[in-house]
Amino acid sequence: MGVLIIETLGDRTLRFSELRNGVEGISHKMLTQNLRMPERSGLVEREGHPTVPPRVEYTLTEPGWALRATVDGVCDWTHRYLGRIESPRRRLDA
Amino acid sequence: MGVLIIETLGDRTLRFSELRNGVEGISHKMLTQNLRMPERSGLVEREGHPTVPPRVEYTLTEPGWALRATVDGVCDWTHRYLGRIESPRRRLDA
DNA sequence: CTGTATCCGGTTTGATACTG
DNA sequence: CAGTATCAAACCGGATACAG
Repeated sequence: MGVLIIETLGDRTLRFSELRNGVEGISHKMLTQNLRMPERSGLVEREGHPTVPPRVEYTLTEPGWALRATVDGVCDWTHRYLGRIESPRRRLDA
Repeated sequence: MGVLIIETLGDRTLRFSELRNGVEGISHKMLTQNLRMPERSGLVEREGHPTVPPRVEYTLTEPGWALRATVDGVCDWTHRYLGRIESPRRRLDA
Protein backbone atom coordinates (compact mmCIF):
# COMPACT_ATOMS: atom_id res chain seq x y z
CA MET A 1 0.00 0.00 0.00
CA GLY A 2 2.84 2.36 0.79
CA VAL A 3 4.08 1.31 -2.61
CA LEU A 4 1.12 2.93 -4.30
CA ILE A 5 2.06 6.19 -2.66
CA ILE A 6 5.58 5.93 -4.03
CA GLU A 7 4.18 5.21 -7.45
CA THR A 8 1.70 8.05 -7.39
CA LEU A 9 4.16 10.50 -5.95
CA GLY A 10 6.67 9.53 -8.59
CA ASP A 11 5.13 11.73 -11.22
CA ARG A 12 5.44 14.99 -9.36
CA THR A 13 5.15 16.82 -6.07
CA LEU A 14 1.66 16.48 -4.71
CA ARG A 15 -0.42 17.96 -1.94
CA PHE A 16 -1.96 15.77 0.72
CA SER A 17 -5.40 15.90 -0.87
CA GLU A 18 -4.05 15.37 -4.36
CA LEU A 19 -2.22 12.32 -3.15
CA ARG A 20 -5.40 11.18 -1.51
CA ASN A 21 -7.23 11.34 -4.81
CA GLY A 22 -4.36 9.78 -6.68
CA VAL A 23 -4.08 6.72 -4.53
CA GLU A 24 -7.84 6.25 -4.60
CA GLY A 25 -9.50 4.13 -2.00
CA ILE A 26 -7.01 5.00 0.68
CA SER A 27 -8.49 6.42 3.83
CA HIS A 28 -7.54 9.70 5.40
CA LYS A 29 -5.88 7.93 8.28
CA MET A 30 -3.98 5.40 6.20
CA LEU A 31 -2.54 8.05 3.97
CA THR A 32 -1.24 9.98 6.96
CA GLN A 33 0.16 6.83 8.52
CA ASN A 34 1.71 5.49 5.35
CA LEU A 35 3.35 8.82 4.69
CA ARG A 36 5.09 8.99 8.05
CA MET A 37 7.23 5.93 7.53
CA PRO A 38 8.76 6.72 4.13
CA GLU A 39 9.07 10.26 5.35
CA ARG A 40 11.17 9.18 8.31
CA SER A 41 13.10 6.86 6.07
CA GLY A 42 14.00 9.72 3.79
CA LEU A 43 12.09 8.37 0.83
CA VAL A 44 9.59 11.17 0.84
CA GLU A 45 10.07 14.79 1.75
CA ARG A 46 7.34 16.70 3.50
CA GLU A 47 7.13 20.47 3.11
CA GLY A 48 4.47 22.31 5.05
CA HIS A 49 3.42 25.85 4.15
CA PRO A 50 2.08 27.80 7.12
CA THR A 51 -0.66 29.38 5.09
CA VAL A 52 -4.40 29.47 5.62
CA PRO A 53 -5.67 27.03 4.72
CA PRO A 54 -2.61 24.86 5.30
CA ARG A 55 -0.86 23.35 2.34
CA VAL A 56 1.50 20.42 2.63
CA GLU A 57 3.44 19.05 -0.27
CA TYR A 58 5.11 15.69 -0.58
CA THR A 59 8.00 14.98 -2.91
CA LEU A 60 9.96 11.86 -3.72
CA THR A 61 13.61 12.02 -2.73
CA GLU A 62 16.44 10.44 -4.67
CA PRO A 63 16.31 7.14 -2.76
CA GLY A 64 12.56 7.31 -3.28
CA TRP A 65 13.08 7.61 -7.02
CA ALA A 66 15.38 4.66 -7.02
CA LEU A 67 12.83 2.62 -5.15
CA ARG A 68 10.17 3.65 -7.60
CA ALA A 69 12.35 2.41 -10.42
CA THR A 70 12.57 -1.03 -8.89
CA VAL A 71 8.86 -1.03 -8.19
CA ASP A 72 8.32 -0.25 -11.85
CA GLY A 73 10.14 -3.49 -12.51
CA VAL A 74 7.46 -5.32 -10.59
CA CYS A 75 4.79 -3.43 -12.49
CA ASP A 76 6.36 -4.49 -15.76
CA TRP A 77 6.27 -8.05 -14.57
CA THR A 78 2.60 -7.68 -13.79
CA HIS A 79 1.82 -6.34 -17.24
CA ARG A 80 3.70 -9.14 -18.89
CA TYR A 81 2.26 -11.98 -16.86
CA LEU A 82 -1.04 -10.89 -15.44
CA GLY A 83 -2.86 -12.35 -18.41
CA ARG A 84 -1.51 -15.79 -17.67
CA ILE A 85 -2.38 -15.63 -14.03
CA GLU A 86 -5.70 -16.84 -12.79
CA SER A 87 -6.57 -14.30 -10.18
CA PRO A 88 -6.86 -15.75 -6.71
CA ARG A 89 -9.76 -13.36 -6.28
CA ARG A 90 -11.78 -15.25 -8.83
CA ARG A 91 -14.37 -17.42 -7.23
CA LEU A 92 -13.13 -20.87 -6.40
CA ASP A 93 -12.85 -22.78 -9.60
CA ALA A 94 -14.41 -26.15 -10.09
CA MET B 1 6.34 -13.08 3.08
CA GLY B 2 5.26 -14.96 -0.01
CA VAL B 3 8.21 -13.21 -1.56
CA LEU B 4 10.64 -15.13 0.63
CA ILE B 5 9.18 -18.33 -0.69
CA ILE B 6 9.74 -17.21 -4.26
CA GLU B 7 13.29 -16.28 -3.36
CA THR B 8 14.04 -19.54 -1.60
CA LEU B 9 12.37 -21.64 -4.23
CA GLY B 10 14.32 -19.82 -6.89
CA ASP B 11 17.41 -21.89 -6.37
CA ARG B 12 15.87 -25.26 -7.02
CA THR B 13 12.94 -27.58 -6.53
CA LEU B 14 12.25 -28.12 -2.86
CA ARG B 15 10.13 -30.35 -0.71
CA PHE B 16 7.64 -28.90 1.72
CA SER B 17 9.87 -29.45 4.72
CA GLU B 18 12.98 -28.21 2.92
CA LEU B 19 11.13 -25.05 2.03
CA ARG B 20 10.06 -24.77 5.63
CA ASN B 21 13.67 -24.85 6.75
CA GLY B 22 14.77 -22.53 3.99
CA VAL B 23 12.33 -19.78 4.76
CA GLU B 24 13.15 -20.07 8.43
CA GLY B 25 10.78 -18.68 10.96
CA ILE B 26 7.73 -19.38 8.85
CA SER B 27 5.07 -21.43 10.54
CA HIS B 28 3.60 -24.61 9.23
CA LYS B 29 0.34 -22.88 8.52
CA MET B 30 1.78 -19.85 6.81
CA LEU B 31 3.88 -21.90 4.45
CA THR B 32 0.87 -23.91 3.36
CA GLN B 33 -1.21 -20.79 2.95
CA ASN B 34 1.44 -18.79 1.17
CA LEU B 35 2.03 -21.65 -1.21
CA ARG B 36 -1.58 -21.96 -2.27
CA MET B 37 -1.81 -18.51 -3.78
CA PRO B 38 1.25 -18.52 -6.04
CA GLU B 39 0.32 -22.08 -6.87
CA ARG B 40 -3.10 -21.05 -8.11
CA SER B 41 -1.54 -18.15 -9.90
CA GLY B 42 0.79 -20.44 -11.75
CA LEU B 43 3.93 -19.06 -10.17
CA VAL B 44 4.72 -22.24 -8.37
CA GLU B 45 4.11 -25.80 -9.44
CA ARG B 46 3.13 -28.42 -6.91
CA GLU B 47 3.92 -32.04 -7.56
CA GLY B 48 2.76 -34.61 -5.06
CA HIS B 49 4.20 -38.11 -4.93
CA PRO B 50 1.75 -40.67 -3.55
CA THR B 51 4.42 -42.44 -1.56
CA VAL B 52 4.61 -43.27 2.10
CA PRO B 53 5.49 -41.01 3.67
CA PRO B 54 4.12 -38.41 1.27
CA ARG B 55 6.55 -36.24 -0.62
CA VAL B 56 5.52 -32.97 -2.25
CA GLU B 57 7.84 -30.89 -4.34
CA TYR B 58 7.48 -27.27 -5.28
CA THR B 59 9.08 -25.71 -8.32
CA LEU B 60 9.16 -22.19 -9.66
CA THR B 61 7.50 -21.80 -13.04
CA GLU B 62 8.68 -19.46 -15.73
CA PRO B 63 6.46 -16.57 -14.58
CA GLY B 64 7.73 -17.33 -11.12
CA TRP B 65 11.30 -16.97 -12.31
CA ALA B 66 10.51 -13.68 -13.93
CA LEU B 67 8.95 -12.45 -10.72
CA ARG B 68 11.98 -13.52 -8.80
CA ALA B 69 14.12 -11.44 -11.11
CA THR B 70 12.11 -8.31 -10.37
CA VAL B 71 12.19 -9.05 -6.68
CA ASP B 72 15.94 -9.21 -6.93
CA GLY B 73 15.73 -5.66 -8.20
CA VAL B 74 14.13 -4.61 -4.96
CA CYS B 75 16.83 -6.45 -3.03
CA ASP B 76 19.47 -4.53 -4.94
CA TRP B 77 17.75 -1.30 -4.00
CA THR B 78 17.80 -2.34 -0.38
CA HIS B 79 21.52 -3.06 -0.45
CA ARG B 80 22.26 0.26 -2.08
CA TYR B 81 20.11 2.47 0.12
CA LEU B 82 19.53 0.73 3.39
CA GLY B 83 22.52 2.46 4.91
CA ARG B 84 21.05 5.89 4.22
CA ILE B 85 17.74 5.03 5.71
CA GLU B 86 17.04 5.62 9.35
CA SER B 87 15.05 2.61 10.33
CA PRO B 88 11.55 3.46 11.45
CA ARG B 89 12.09 0.81 14.09
CA ARG B 90 14.66 2.95 15.81
CA ARG B 91 13.28 4.55 18.88
CA LEU B 92 11.76 7.94 18.28
CA ASP B 93 14.56 10.39 17.69
CA ALA B 94 14.85 13.57 19.63
C1' DC C 1 5.52 -35.98 5.89
C1' DT C 2 2.01 -32.98 4.22
C1' DG C 3 -2.07 -30.80 5.03
C1' DT C 4 -6.75 -29.01 7.12
C1' DA C 5 -9.60 -27.04 10.95
C1' DT C 6 -10.24 -24.44 15.15
C1' DC C 7 -9.37 -21.27 18.58
C1' DC C 8 -7.58 -17.01 20.20
C1' DG C 9 -4.85 -12.78 21.04
C1' DG C 10 -2.62 -8.96 18.73
C1' DT C 11 -2.46 -5.85 15.01
C1' DT C 12 -4.60 -3.03 11.54
C1' DT C 13 -8.22 -0.50 9.59
C1' DG C 14 -12.21 2.53 8.70
C1' DA C 15 -15.50 5.67 10.81
C1' DT C 16 -16.11 9.43 13.44
C1' DA C 17 -15.20 13.40 15.99
C1' DC C 18 -12.23 17.02 17.06
C1' DT C 19 -8.04 20.60 16.60
C1' DG C 20 -5.13 24.28 14.43
C1' DC D 1 -6.90 21.69 4.43
C1' DA D 2 -4.03 18.74 7.10
C1' DG D 3 -3.64 16.11 11.08
C1' DT D 4 -4.59 13.56 15.67
C1' DA D 5 -7.39 10.64 18.90
C1' DT D 6 -10.54 7.12 19.86
C1' DC D 7 -13.20 3.04 19.35
C1' DA D 8 -15.16 -1.16 17.43
C1' DA D 9 -14.79 -4.40 13.59
C1' DA D 10 -12.07 -7.12 10.58
C1' DC D 11 -8.04 -9.45 9.64
C1' DC D 12 -3.96 -12.20 10.44
C1' DG D 13 -0.71 -15.22 12.29
C1' DG D 14 0.69 -18.69 15.84
C1' DA D 15 -0.44 -22.72 18.49
C1' DT D 16 -2.66 -26.82 18.69
C1' DA D 17 -5.08 -30.89 17.41
C1' DC D 18 -6.22 -34.02 14.07
C1' DA D 19 -6.32 -36.67 9.29
C1' DG D 20 -4.44 -39.13 5.13
